Amino acid sequence: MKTGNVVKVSFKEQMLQAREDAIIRAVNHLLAEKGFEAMTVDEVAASVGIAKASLYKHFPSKEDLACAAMVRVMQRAQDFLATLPPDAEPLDKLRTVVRWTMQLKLDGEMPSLPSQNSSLRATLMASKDYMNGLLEVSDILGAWIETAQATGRINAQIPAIAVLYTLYARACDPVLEFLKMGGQHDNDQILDLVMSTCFDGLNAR
Amino acid sequence: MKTGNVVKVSFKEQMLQAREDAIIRAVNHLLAEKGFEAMTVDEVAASVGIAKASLYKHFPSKEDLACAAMVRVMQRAQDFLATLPPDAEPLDKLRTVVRWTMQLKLDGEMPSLPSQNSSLRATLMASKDYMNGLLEVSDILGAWIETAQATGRINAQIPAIAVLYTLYARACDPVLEFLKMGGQHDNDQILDLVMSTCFDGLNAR
DNA sequence: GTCTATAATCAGATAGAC
DNA sequence: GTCTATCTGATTATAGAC
Repeated sequence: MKTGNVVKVSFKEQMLQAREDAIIRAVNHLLAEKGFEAMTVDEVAASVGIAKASLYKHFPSKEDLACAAMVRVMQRAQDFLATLPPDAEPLDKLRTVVRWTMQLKLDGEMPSLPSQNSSLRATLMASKDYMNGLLEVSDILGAWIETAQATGRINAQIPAIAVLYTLYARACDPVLEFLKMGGQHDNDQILDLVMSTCFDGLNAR
Repeated sequence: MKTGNVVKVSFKEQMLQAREDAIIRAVNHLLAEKGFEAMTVDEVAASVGIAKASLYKHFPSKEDLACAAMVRVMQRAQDFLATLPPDAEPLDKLRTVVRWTMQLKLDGEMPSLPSQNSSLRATLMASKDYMNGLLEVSDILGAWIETAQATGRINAQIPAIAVLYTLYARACDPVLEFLKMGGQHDNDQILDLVMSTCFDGLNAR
């Protein structure tokens, strides 16, 4: 009976986890597509294929839905950082990460949070999981930035925090969608262009 | 009697114009502060100090309110472009314009439109005034960009349209508010930093 | 044109049966 | 946990008096 019970509970929990994963993936896509304010809980429920009331059994509010999606993004970022060879050049790792985030954005997988919204910000700041993820990612990137500046690869005149913000901002750069809408370039060309303007600047060299 | 009539009508129209200007300024600030979705018509009315129903006598919808604010921004941009010395270096003029737009953003005077919202986008695209303003500004900037590329000041490898988008994107760059929130730098330092990352890039030279 | 009052709608959240 | 049905509040928009 013990084993039976354990297996049953584990299976149930697996189902629960799978359902919540499906919810978070749907939220992720909707956030990427329309942003937090324009996304409705009805849409999320319809997209997952369950009733709205069921959603609220998993997540207590719309803010918590968005927060869960952001926590997942942070987890994905940490996973990606862990795949990078530890002995690679910090600048190369930074470039790889930025390109990866922009690829996510182009693929409609990067949730975009209107940076002004207050209720969502409050939920995010209160989320231990989100803040931990953000801080860990920032620590890793920050260390790479400082090394890259010390070795003369990144302009040391720019405060490291400004470099970090500039890299984060690529994840929500409207230039990506503008160029994509233009239809004149494929995704790789767009990535090359924005990578170039980000690291080399607009000026001729 | 004719003169009296003319003066009276003109005065009325002046009052009307002044009222609408006040409305548009309030909308401008609220759009800059919270964005289109989070801004409510009640807030606009309260901010102007008139009843909500009166607002709707001037503008038929919330979208038209936002559109009027955007038209005003475009007009201000055109006015600013006209103040630049015609014989100055195109690159210098571009830099001056970008700095001006970022200054507006730092001052809470740059309305931020969630680029995804559909109902607002439809209204903007249907607005002759807005589209005209946008096209004229883009034409002027585009000509400067091409000249700057031809004279070797701006990287000619980058399509002019990508340069234009990159410059436009500075007007809603979240790096500005992040650095401002950090409190470590004053406005001029922030402008210098973002100008540098925009034109010189992150790489050391 | 401006106001008060109200309609109409939509979206976040909940009740309660199963 | 999932559902249907409903509540509640906020928000866009309008009616109608002055």
